Amino acid sequence: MPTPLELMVRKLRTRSSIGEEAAAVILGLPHVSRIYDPLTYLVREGQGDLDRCSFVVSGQAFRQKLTNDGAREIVSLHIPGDFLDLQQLFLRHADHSVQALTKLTTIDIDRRALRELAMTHPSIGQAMWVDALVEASIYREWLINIGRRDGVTRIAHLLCELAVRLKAIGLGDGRSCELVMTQEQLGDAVGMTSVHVNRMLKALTEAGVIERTGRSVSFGSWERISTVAEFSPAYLHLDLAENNAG
Amino acid sequence: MPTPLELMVRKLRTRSSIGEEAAAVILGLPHVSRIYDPLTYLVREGQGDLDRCSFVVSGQAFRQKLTNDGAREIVSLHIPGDFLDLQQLFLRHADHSVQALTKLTTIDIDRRALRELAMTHPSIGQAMWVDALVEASIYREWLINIGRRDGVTRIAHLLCELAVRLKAIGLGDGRSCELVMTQEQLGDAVGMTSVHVNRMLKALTEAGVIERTGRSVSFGSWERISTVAEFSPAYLHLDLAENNAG
DNA sequence: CGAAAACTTGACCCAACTCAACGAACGTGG
DNA sequence: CCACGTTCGTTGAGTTGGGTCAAGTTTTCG
Repeated sequence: MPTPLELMVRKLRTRSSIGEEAAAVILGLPHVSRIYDPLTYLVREGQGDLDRCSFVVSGQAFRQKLTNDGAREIVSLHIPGDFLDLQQLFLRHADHSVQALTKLTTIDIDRRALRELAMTHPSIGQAMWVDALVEASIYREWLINIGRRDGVTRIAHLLCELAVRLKAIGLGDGRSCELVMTQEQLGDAVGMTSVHVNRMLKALTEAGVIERTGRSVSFGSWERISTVAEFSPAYLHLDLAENNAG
Repeated sequence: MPTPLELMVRKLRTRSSIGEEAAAVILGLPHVSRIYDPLTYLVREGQGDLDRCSFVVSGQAFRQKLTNDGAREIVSLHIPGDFLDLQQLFLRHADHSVQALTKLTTIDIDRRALRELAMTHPSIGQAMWVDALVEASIYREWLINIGRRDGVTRIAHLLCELAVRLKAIGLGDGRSCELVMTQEQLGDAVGMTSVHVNRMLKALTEAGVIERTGRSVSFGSWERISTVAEFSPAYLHLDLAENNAG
């Protein structure tokens, strides 16, 4: 059971090189632990002057935006090891809301301290850059997913992404995922109706691609589901050797 | 007519504070000018080891991803003043392609030089952060646009965004935009068919929201189109005072 | 000036949405 | 620990926004 800051070091090291000295500095960061109930807002759209940056220790969270008629789009999901709002380091006003999906534990770090850290320790600054750029890469993948893939593929793709991301931080086996979201939330994440999500899950189940027990989903074969999903993990940039070079 | 590097300074200053000394350093950056024909690839998906970072001087470019069956999603549009591939500064492999939309002029800057610059001049590093974070914000807006808004709104929203972004760098009047894309490309950007794009443009025209002459579109009234589009420019973070604080 | 690309429009179709009903699971208070 | 209300999931029936196909028409450009 790593401490929150050990988790942070471990997470950054999945994509960047962090030396012993830099790691020690991170482990000494002042921080405040927080616990949120499900559906609590961490940040509200339009809110300004946030002086902290949160890092997910356990549980999940999501970002969302609303249309004028109240339809919701969940634009990203966050799992342990994710920074929430690196954005708040440099932009004053939130252009979206951040909400806890489950019971959520975070640590909050002062934005100035984090910026200072990024400047005095380039390897940490770079790791934060990598983190932000990977988030952008995920947005791009979600754009093509929602814009160009059909229902079954879309859902399957999200399942694959979740399984891979969870595995990358040591949660789950990469062959299944514990869906922590309702089907309505799932729908809001892929731009569909909850009813249609339900039908697509049924289709995937009947095709033998997944098995379901309650909200937990397991993949019959990774080969199979990743084919159906058109899933290729390159966009997650998980290969350390590939990042942060030169 | 600003030089390319003057344009870069001006662009960074639209969202961040850059002092005189930092500006002078930017103006002294070694760079190589390049000219691309329309539809030339600047970066191909999967490509690695890019050691340069491009900055758009004139013309437009876009990023795209393809599905297995060849459908295309244009995930972002880039106009003069945009950095292409800040990503390449820190990630080794491209997860998408970058292509010239029109005849395109860029300057290329060595990635090490740019990274060095970001480290030695924190205000420049911060401006680059802001730039990358705003790009992410645009991705989020496109996600809700494609995932949750109907055809007319989607198209109108893209028109509004283009007009505002162009105006922000001193191109166009914010009340119209010269569409440089074909309707098929427009469709790929909003997740629709070219046929449907055509019908939506027709609907907007018939409703008196826009007027068209060839590919140039002008807005009857900003009030009107921004309402139809559900467009609010907050996500572009154009207010300097709001960014880069503390 | 002619060929190719882009745009436009109509007819038809289907994936996904809406509406509605019901069953299952879950949380809460008595 | 059970009762019961509420949220979540499931399924059917009918509708529709946007896709497909195809045939012109206009524009662009060599």
